Amino acid sequence: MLIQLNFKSGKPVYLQIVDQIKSAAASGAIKPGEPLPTIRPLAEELRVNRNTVARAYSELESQGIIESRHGKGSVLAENHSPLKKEIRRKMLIDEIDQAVVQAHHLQFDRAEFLKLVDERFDALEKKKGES
Amino acid sequence: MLIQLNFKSGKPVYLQIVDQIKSAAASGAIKPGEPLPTIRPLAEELRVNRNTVARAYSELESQGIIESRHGKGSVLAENHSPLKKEIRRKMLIDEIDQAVVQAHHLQFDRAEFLKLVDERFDALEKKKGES
Amino acid sequence: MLIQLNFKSGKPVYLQIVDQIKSAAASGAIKPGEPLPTIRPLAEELRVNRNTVARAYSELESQGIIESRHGKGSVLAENHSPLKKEIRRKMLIDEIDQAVVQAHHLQFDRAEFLKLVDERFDALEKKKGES
Amino acid sequence: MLIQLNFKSGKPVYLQIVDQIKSAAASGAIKPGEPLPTIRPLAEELRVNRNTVARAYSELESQGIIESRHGKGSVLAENHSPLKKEIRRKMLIDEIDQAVVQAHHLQFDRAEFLKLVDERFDALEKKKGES
DNA sequence: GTGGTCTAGACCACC
DNA sequence: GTGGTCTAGACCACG
Repeated sequence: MLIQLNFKSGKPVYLQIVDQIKSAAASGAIKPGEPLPTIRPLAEELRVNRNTVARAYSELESQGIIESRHGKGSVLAENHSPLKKEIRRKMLIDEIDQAVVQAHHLQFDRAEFLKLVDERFDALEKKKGES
Repeated sequence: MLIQLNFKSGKPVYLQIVDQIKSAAASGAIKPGEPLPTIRPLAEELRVNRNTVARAYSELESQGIIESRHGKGSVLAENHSPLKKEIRRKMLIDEIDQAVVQAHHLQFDRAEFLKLVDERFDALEKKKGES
Repeated sequence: MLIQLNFKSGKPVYLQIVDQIKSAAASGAIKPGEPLPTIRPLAEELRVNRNTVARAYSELESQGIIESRHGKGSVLAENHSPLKKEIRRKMLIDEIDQAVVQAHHLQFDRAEFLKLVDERFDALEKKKGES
Repeated sequence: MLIQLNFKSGKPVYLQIVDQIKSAAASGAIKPGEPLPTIRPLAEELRVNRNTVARAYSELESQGIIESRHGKGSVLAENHSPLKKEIRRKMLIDEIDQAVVQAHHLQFDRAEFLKLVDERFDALEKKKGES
């Protein structure tokens, strides 16, 4: 469960956690019944307060995405079914559009952009390999 | 000066305004001395409180990016020069990283991602051609 | 709107506020549409953090007892009707029973208890006269 | 040793246990050297986790009110003497104040309050007579 | 000025 | 060890 926070973005940290776990659940990357990281260690890893993660989990539970069991950690809800690829594609396009528009504003062309994307995929895979 | 707000993102509205004006200035899309929209009409167009726009402008002024001239609106600072490419590159990478992580969670691989990026560049260029 | 907090009781402060406002509303001591103290001054008067009062008000709003209007303070809900005396009597008896049982444990007899009650009514009335 | 918990009050459970045992000790209802209920049965009777009772006993021990004897349960501290009336009076006043304030909010006057107190003493004495 | 939100630290109840 | 709650400080959006 790789979670990447951007503290400069201004987007609330707990929402970044919520959105990333929702995405992972939507794609089937996490299976129903599968345990999520417990609150304290995840908070430590992300360098945020325990309550910030707790709030994210509480939000996910109230949306019916995870189930928290006192003293036993949290798991993906048993009745959770992944979203269709078409829907996930739209979720991803929203994110890509933001980056493409930003590239336009900052005057980077398509070729430069694609090169940067390659770089960042390399960086992400390196990071996964380390953990 | 097109500014697009996303009220669902959780990112503070005034910061969205600040960041978009900064990007436009960084790329040279706005020239030094060129006037920015005045607060009241911009607030109306964006459907936010005037104080929220005022706060964004105040932030931009304190960063030395714009200059407010008593009763005459604000202009891009005369001494403003577009940012070096290296800095703009870092700004863009932040945006790309978010999309790449999202792709990871949604289980889209690099090839699919690059294909989507191409599609969105096509869509953006088509849109520009129309306008 | 006299609110009396007991910081030693262990009962959460925000709940003490909620309960006392609910009681005042239940008895008709506050009328529908009548304004409540605004959050900041009340917090200052009670020597608690603003958020503690805000949480009490938020709880009262979610119970439909008060209505908070952004930038305009909070008022008792228009559709609020006071409770019948019989019900209020039961609410008060709950509180009295706790004190009576405590008196029993601490070996105070009825006469001593009644004398103390008189004293405390005097103290309360003196406090109201001062404010 | 009758202990009555109120799970709705918001007051921490372990504190309710501590306070009630302290009151019973303060009044002389328990004598020095007299055994207290052991943790496990008391936890079962009160329907709370053993740790919660253990925490209450640990708090009482650290206050010097009880003594835990390795494997033999706990007893009221040998050197424990009932509290002076002045101190017990203050403890009782805290409880009375809560009821008096509640009466104020519910708009019961002093005469009505005193009448209710009489009623509740009658009810308590009737209950004691029966048992 | 107003109410609302986000993050954090300390404490509670349970396994 | 686990998740949950209460209080607090700083910040946001609105009038």
